[in-house]
Amino acid sequence: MANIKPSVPKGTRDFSPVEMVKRNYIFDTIKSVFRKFGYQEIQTPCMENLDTLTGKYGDEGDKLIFKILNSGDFWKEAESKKEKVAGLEFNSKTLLPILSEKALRYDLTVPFARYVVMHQNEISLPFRRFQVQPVWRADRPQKGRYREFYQCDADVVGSESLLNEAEFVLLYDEALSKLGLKDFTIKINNRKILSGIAEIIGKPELIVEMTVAIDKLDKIGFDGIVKELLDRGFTDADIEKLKPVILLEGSNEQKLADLKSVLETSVTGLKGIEEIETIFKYVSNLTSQSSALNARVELDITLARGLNYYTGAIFEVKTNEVAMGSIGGGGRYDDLTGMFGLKGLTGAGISFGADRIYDVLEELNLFPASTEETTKVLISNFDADAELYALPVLQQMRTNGIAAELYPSSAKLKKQMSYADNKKIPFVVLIGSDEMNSGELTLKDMRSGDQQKLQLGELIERIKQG
RNA sequence: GUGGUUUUAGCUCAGUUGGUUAGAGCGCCUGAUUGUGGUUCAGGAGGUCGUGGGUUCGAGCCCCAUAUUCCACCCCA
Repeated sequence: MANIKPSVPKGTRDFSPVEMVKRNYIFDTIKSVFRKFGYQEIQTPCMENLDTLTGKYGDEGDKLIFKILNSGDFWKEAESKKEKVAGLEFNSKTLLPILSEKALRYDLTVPFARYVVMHQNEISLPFRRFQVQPVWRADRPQKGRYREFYQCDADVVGSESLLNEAEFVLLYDEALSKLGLKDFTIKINNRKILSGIAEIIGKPELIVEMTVAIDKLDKIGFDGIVKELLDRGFTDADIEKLKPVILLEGSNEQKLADLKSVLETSVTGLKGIEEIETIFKYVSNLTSQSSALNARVELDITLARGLNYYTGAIFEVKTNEVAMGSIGGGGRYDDLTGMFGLKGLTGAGISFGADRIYDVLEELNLFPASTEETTKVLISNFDADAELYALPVLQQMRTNGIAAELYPSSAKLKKQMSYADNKKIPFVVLIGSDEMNSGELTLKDMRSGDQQKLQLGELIERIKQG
């Protein structure tokens, strides 16, 4: 077999021990907050049937789905199908089902919708679930963008209450604060407001074009948006009507007041405003002087988000401390399960982008120092006799809940010590003939360099103290 | 999918107009120290220069293709 240079696919990464400790710190923190808010964990397969996923993320999204090649001889399959079906012409569309019927999941929300429909008789509504698993997108990698990355989702289905949305704000706030972020913004909008705006300017059919354009305000400015809108079928008169809405400023209350007058003839638009107001009211009643939010909560009507299944509230979270795309997003989707045959079930959810949060914490140096330490104590290995003597000692350590390892060969002490040093192990126990004779073992604190002789019991107590 | 960029030792990077034997720092190994890491000192190992073609007397350097890194656009966590 030829020597193949080892590599991983574009946009994927290995995670080494140090990175895994940090990643688990993020996952554990987010999961603990999910549990605290009453969410239960599930997992779903990494692959779904292709038709479960297609058509849920828009045309752009569909292109980014990783498809899995069918096993077996697909060429033979194709030829036999051509014989059976008269006049079959092969093209990308007719060939696809022969080549692929499974795909890697693109997000956690659609698989969850599928899960809910399949397990509707087992779950009781409202159902609050969280899920922390990788998702895959056939994107071109760049800053904060990977082809394999983890999402941490919390969704609730079967509850219309806007209390859920309000709790998402608190959930984001608590989790990100726990991770050490100081300055972040939870942006909130409502699809109904966007619909109302499209309605007012008389172009309800262009709502998608309108939202993707105004979503770019931060990036390309108002003039850039005007250009995009003109390209996408809007007139100067439309833009004149849109302008005050896009450039809305002031406090959330002011924005809502201004929007109300703009949208006064749109039933849908006013409904959206009312929803936002209800959410804000819930949030203020869920917080108090002593438990104020760290997050800035901001109504941002330019927030659109590409996913076309959102019908109500839309969320997006950004950190203001480093340049990074959104680190979380979510919203309300009224009929996601409808596509799988279960009508009239509403859902709402949010997602944390764990890999981006990792990059942010790394850049801001926010990982706690304790994430570096793994093994607590290394027992040295002088020779065969000492090794035999050390085995029950090792066992005692572990029985006492101390992460311990015995150096597996009687290598030079120098090597054993530098192993401990490299691995940042804070304690080393030395067992030689003196120690075996006296029963007092030598404990070395690697951080100070101090060492003392102790009975095993004392030694364990000492290590437990840290 | 479009445009640009990167790739040289385990890691981070030098390498002049194309010219003998491709360098540094860190890390690794050995010793000073046969029961002691992190500091110091002495020595050592380690490279098909991303890959495949081409131009040339001669290519790490020039040309083409391809992979990869990072970045921007589209879009998105």
